Amino acid sequence: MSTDGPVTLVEVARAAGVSKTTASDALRNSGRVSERTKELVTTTAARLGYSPNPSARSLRRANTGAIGLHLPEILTRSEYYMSFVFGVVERAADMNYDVTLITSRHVPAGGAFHRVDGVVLGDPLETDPVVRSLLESSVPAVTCERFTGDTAAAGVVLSEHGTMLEQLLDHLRAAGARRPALLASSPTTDWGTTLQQAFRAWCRRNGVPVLLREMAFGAPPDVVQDNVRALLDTDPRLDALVCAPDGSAMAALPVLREASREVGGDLLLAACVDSTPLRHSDPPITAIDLHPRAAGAACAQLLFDILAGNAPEGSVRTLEIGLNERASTGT
Amino acid sequence: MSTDGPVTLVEVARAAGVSKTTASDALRNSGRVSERTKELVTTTAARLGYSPNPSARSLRRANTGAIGLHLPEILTRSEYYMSFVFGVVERAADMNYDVTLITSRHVPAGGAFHRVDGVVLGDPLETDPVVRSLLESSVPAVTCERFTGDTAAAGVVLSEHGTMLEQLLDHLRAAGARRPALLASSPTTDWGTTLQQAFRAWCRRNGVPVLLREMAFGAPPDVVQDNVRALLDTDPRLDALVCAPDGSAMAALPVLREASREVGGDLLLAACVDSTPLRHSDPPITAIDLHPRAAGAACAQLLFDILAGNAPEGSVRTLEIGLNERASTGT
DNA sequence: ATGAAAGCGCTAACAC
DNA sequence: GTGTTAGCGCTTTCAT
Repeated sequence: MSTDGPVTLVEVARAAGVSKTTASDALRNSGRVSERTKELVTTTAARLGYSPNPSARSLRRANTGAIGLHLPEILTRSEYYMSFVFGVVERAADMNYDVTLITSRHVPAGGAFHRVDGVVLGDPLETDPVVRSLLESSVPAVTCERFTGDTAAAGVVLSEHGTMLEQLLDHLRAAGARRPALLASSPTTDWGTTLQQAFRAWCRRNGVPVLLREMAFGAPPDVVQDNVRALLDTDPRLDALVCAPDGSAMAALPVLREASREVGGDLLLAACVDSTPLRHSDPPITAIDLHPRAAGAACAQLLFDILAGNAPEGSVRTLEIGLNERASTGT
Repeated sequence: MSTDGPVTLVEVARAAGVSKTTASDALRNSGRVSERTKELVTTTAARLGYSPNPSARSLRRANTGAIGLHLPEILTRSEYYMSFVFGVVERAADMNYDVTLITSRHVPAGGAFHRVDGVVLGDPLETDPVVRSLLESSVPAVTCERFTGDTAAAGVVLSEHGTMLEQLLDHLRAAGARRPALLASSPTTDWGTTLQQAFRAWCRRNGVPVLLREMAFGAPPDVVQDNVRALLDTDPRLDALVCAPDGSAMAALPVLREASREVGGDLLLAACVDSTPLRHSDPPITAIDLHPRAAGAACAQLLFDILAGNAPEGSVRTLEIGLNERASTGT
């Protein structure tokens, strides 16, 4: 009975006593076959345990049924990216697409490329060679945040980080802070650049000195802590600290305690990327909510729209972000 | 010059003045072609921007060059799983394999299945229908931790969680704790079951009552907190708390403070899943280190070994785990 | 309403 | 050392 290997369409067709074509049409509801034969084919297919070969289908249809997803390797541990990933995956699943993870390790050295119809790039680093090769390849790419290099993506999903940071700074000022500092992220991403610019602009506008220290993406906690110490040393009157890199606010906490600063009291603390630990910290820490899951879903959606021709190449979509005010900025 | 669509092998062959086969062999270093023509083909391929069609290759070779990865949907936000994922992806990339994420949303309703040569299942929940269908499908599956249902996987990677929990409890006892409690995870995974059993066994052996509250996988923080309160109410002499579910130790912290318990002093606190926030908490919290990245890599490796016939079906491999002792258990 | 045949792009036998 | 041929399993004209 059982030959080797999986059941193919021909075998189903033979067993049902119809042609390849009819079997194919019956299984795909093409509306060509009679109700009776469709029924027949469907049941025999089920009986034999048939399942179509995706490679053959892809070859014929000239699409793969999968999209690629690339994230900056260094900071892949963060809750933000995890949520982002699942936003993409869920949206893709709804469209019956698979999602293939692409690492910086997998450089297609002249060899085969990935089996994807398009790619989503989360926070594309200008310095990442895989990002470059993906953007230069023929498959459409959607980036979350702008790519700071010269290559253009087919689509971009972005948020108004600058506006939101200024809103946060206004909030700190309203809560009494006069000397805010920014623990910034390096300008290798659009997000990093935008935050720095917005901060400088706000400081100029409010006539306060620019207290800023910049850190590489994915810097370890002790580097964060050194930078916080440096900021505290630079200006003892510092009375508010905004931490951009994901995780840096939590890492800063012990240093602030060491320096006998009371978070939420004589020092206001806020983060630019919200996460669970911030919510449960003592005191809970104010943070910008980037809606990562929605961001992932929006990127996937834009990519599908472009693939389907429902959105022009070069589309830009904006995603709402929010501010979660907590006790660390005086409630 | 440029027709439409991507460059194919025939076009390269024609341009180089050789046959399809020779072109194919040259590009794959099959060792059949002369050094000279290989050079020729390689350069023309590069000039034309040729890149092989993965679907065609898959169809011909009868493999897909990708493995699937499934995780329990509810707790996908955790750092543990993120690291696990990248362990899998990196190992796969080293073997020139892609990794496709499979969600619980994507149920193959009689239709096409995923384009993968095998799957890795992280903590397979007995109740997850996708896990079941994956295990029952024809592609080999490797699980991280045993599947508690009746279907057998082709391979299993597991750690000695029971032994490690007992070691942790001994550590707490040595630090002076006499009434330890376990905030347990529901026995829907092997991990959850093993921890509960080990705890009960240890309590019996040490002649202390079993203080235990069980929680569903992925329970939200307020449920965690209710359970911690319940434990504190049950036995006021409780002097050590071990939190199993990822993130529950951090969520427990504010409740313990409310109850005026001093973590690391009159109450020792430990977690069964280490993560960054635990390291930076005040005080830092002792935790079991599950080496998630290594676990992911080990699962991928076992799967590749099985696919290549280098490991028998039914292989079981053990992964070392560790204990990170911190101030929350009295240093 | 159904079949027959062509072919997606590639690799593996089998020639020479 | 290189070319010719035959498919992998599927979808899609084009005929009945």
